[in-house]
Amino acid sequence: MAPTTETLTAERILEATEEVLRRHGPAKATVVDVARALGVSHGSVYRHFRTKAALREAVTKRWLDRTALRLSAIVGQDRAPETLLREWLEALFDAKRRKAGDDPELFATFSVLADENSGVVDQHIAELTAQLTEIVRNGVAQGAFTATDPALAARAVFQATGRFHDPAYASRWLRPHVRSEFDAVVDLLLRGLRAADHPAG
Amino acid sequence: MAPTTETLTAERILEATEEVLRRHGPAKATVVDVARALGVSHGSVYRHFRTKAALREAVTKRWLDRTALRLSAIVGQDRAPETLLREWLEALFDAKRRKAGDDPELFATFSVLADENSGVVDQHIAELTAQLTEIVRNGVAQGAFTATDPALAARAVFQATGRFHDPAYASRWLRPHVRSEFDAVVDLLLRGLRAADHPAG
DNA sequence: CAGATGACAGATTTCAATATCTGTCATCTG
DNA sequence: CAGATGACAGATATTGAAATCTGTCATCTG
Repeated sequence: MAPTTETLTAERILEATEEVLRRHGPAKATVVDVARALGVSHGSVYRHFRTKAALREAVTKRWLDRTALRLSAIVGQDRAPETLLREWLEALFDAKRRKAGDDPELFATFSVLADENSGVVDQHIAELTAQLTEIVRNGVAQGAFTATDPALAARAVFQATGRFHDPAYASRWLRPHVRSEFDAVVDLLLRGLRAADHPAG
Repeated sequence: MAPTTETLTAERILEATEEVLRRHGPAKATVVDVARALGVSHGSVYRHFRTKAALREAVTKRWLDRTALRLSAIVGQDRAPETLLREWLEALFDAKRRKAGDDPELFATFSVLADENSGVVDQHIAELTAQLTEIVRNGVAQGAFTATDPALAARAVFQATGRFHDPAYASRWLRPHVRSEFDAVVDLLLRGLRAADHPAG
């Protein structure tokens, strides 16, 4: 499509791949398509990514990292731990839902990887859980939360809210009552995290 | 297969269908197969079930009802509400996991219906949530739980534990740490339900 | 000589012809 | 005449031949 004279870098390949995936979806996007979009032979793409799977993973990683970065901005904010936790979960839900709606094809790629138990997704989840742990830990330090093991509690919160960020549930994110269901779950989890001497909401 | 002289009843058709589904799976089981298994023409099957979908739903309903019935036995037991809730959730997880393992094809049928937003599945979920509500309501009455709206709390508990009973997650039920993840989530939810003046576990 | 190329083998996907299935209904049978 | 049948039309699934794709590598080029 745009046979540039520029050097062929991994970054340029990733951009082109993202575009091809967006247009064709994970099922129909081929390495040949990517090469064509870049005006090179597909052999050149294989010089930068050993397999098609590796390419897919790299694109998804870039995409997921953008979300993780945006969420990390919330973690350090100087606000009540409860507010922080709630807003972080809201931001996560929003981000996933927007991705599913705006980039359905890229989202499908992500879902495929999630099904395949890809390391990229595991790493993404580990990163998100680490951010949650940080919030819980700070909450405990400030006396707002009680948790023997903040990492364990964070993982429990992440799993309990899976319905609102796991791609396996994407088809149910458009139902009318999701929002109130989200609130009910988060309310209950916050009650569970709350310190015994801070019983108010 | 077994051309009986017995009358052709809906019940006999359901039994045969369950067997056919078990053998062939939802993708390959046909109404013709069911009729063949019963030694009748497929037209006769259509006399009892208007469509193939209706037949599938009826089989699944029967299958889900068996689980709901077994769980309902736990609801009325005279034990601590916390124990009851935990055991009910454990029984639900066990039941689903066993179904997924022992009857993969029937379970796949169930998953298909869940994806299709079938009324049968909705009804199943409504039944389970009602049972949960009963447990929460009793817990509140006995002063063990605090909940402004027991039905809302029950729904939140059901959704927060979705990872352990929703078929969309079935592929992750065999991982090594599910059990401890289940415990962590349930612990957190129980803390959230607990009455303020019963802070101990 | 670092990096790009394209021919190639084996795997996978596509596509169109064929077969089977779903759901209806006029007809048959006990 | 209640209930079962099987022929039928349209929809869906299967199949196998042809096209395309993945990944490798000997060769080419700046």
